[in-house]
Amino acid sequence: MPPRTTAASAEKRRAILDAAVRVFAERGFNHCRVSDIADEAGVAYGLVYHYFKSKDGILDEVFLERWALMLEVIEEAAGDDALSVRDRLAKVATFIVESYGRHPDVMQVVIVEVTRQANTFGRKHWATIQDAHAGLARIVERAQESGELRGDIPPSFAAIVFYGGIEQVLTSWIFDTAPSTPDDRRAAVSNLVETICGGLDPR
Amino acid sequence: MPPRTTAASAEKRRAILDAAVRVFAERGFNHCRVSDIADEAGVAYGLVYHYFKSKDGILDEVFLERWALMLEVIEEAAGDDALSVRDRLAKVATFIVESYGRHPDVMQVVIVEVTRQANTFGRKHWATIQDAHAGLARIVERAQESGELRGDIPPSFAAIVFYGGIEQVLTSWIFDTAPSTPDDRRAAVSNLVETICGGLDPR
DNA sequence: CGGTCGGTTGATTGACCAGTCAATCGGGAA
DNA sequence: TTCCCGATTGACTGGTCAATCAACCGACCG
Repeated sequence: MPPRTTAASAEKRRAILDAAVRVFAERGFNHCRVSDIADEAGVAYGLVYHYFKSKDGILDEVFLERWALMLEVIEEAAGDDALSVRDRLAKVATFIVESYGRHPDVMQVVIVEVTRQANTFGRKHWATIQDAHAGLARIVERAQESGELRGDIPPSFAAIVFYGGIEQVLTSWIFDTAPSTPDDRRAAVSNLVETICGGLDPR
Repeated sequence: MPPRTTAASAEKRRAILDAAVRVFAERGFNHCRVSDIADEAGVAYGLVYHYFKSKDGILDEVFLERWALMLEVIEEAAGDDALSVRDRLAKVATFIVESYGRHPDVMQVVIVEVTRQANTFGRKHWATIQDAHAGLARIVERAQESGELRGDIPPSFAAIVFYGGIEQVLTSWIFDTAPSTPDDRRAAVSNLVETICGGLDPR
């Protein structure tokens, strides 16, 4: 939430935010200096603090900005009555996986530095993270009510497994330096949905 | 790897290691001081460095000790010819989940401070972490070969989703302060195996 | 042309902490 | 009893960095 600003200063703010994402992705939040961000953005050290409250605040903003988009997609998938459960889940998975394809640095930062940081940022944003689980759980629950899915697995459990599955897949892409290809990403979505819905038992 | 020691000194070493687990679990690896560990163990600061190379080294040892047990269980589950896939997967899941039941601090540290720390310890131990994925993948692969599971989902993918699912369940137990009950744990195992093998589609 | 006020600069401050080290202790061997 | 050596102590060093702040710049207004 910048104070009222000119277009030029808004751009500079954005430049710092983008630079921060690159630096966080490359060095990790804990192992980079604020001066690295300033250097990467090509501005003076102090300017970072003109636009942001603190180093933590920058990461918070990166996370919240991205996570809000995902929550929107989940709501959208849950609300669209024309979709099957598989389509709904595929829509969410596709958004996450394609976010990684288009903005690997942002997604790496969101997952590695926030979502998986149980003691620091993960705890701070736990309620927000849970909003996503809750949204997924609602998708499952409704499908159970309509008979589209079996009713004997708790929806919140299914949601956690589904989300945990995606996160682990992204994590493995992030760790192994080879980037995912578009085909990898499409395959991951359909395999995930097929595993969770269809199960691994023989057809 | 302590140098040759008397029984008494081995005990003291153990006491420091146990104290470290408690401190890491409570404050987080990055937000505790080595002096916290020394205080918790009731020994002088310097003694920690008599028994361990560094603060990092302590965490490494906590992780490796526990992870080795898990790898053993995975090997055991993979090797026991009398077991069905579901039993094999349940055996692994039960071990993990019951480890949490018996040693919540240790498991919290292993997961929160190592396994999920993609930029620091997670990367350092990535190969070891992958050993677990590989073991699970082998279980799936063999079951596919015997026709016990469908063959069109890559085993390594299934393994990652399975492991990611457990980890996310444990994470949610860790974040929400309410401890898991024995019933929660049993239910988690059977729900996980049932979700992954049977799928969420109606029976 | 003087004044104002964001925007911009980077040196400095203050706090934090891992790891070192020289000194001391104490139990068993000679 | 003396000596030796591992065990034990905790003060201290060196380095790191987030955040502050006082000063400077320059565009626009009156």
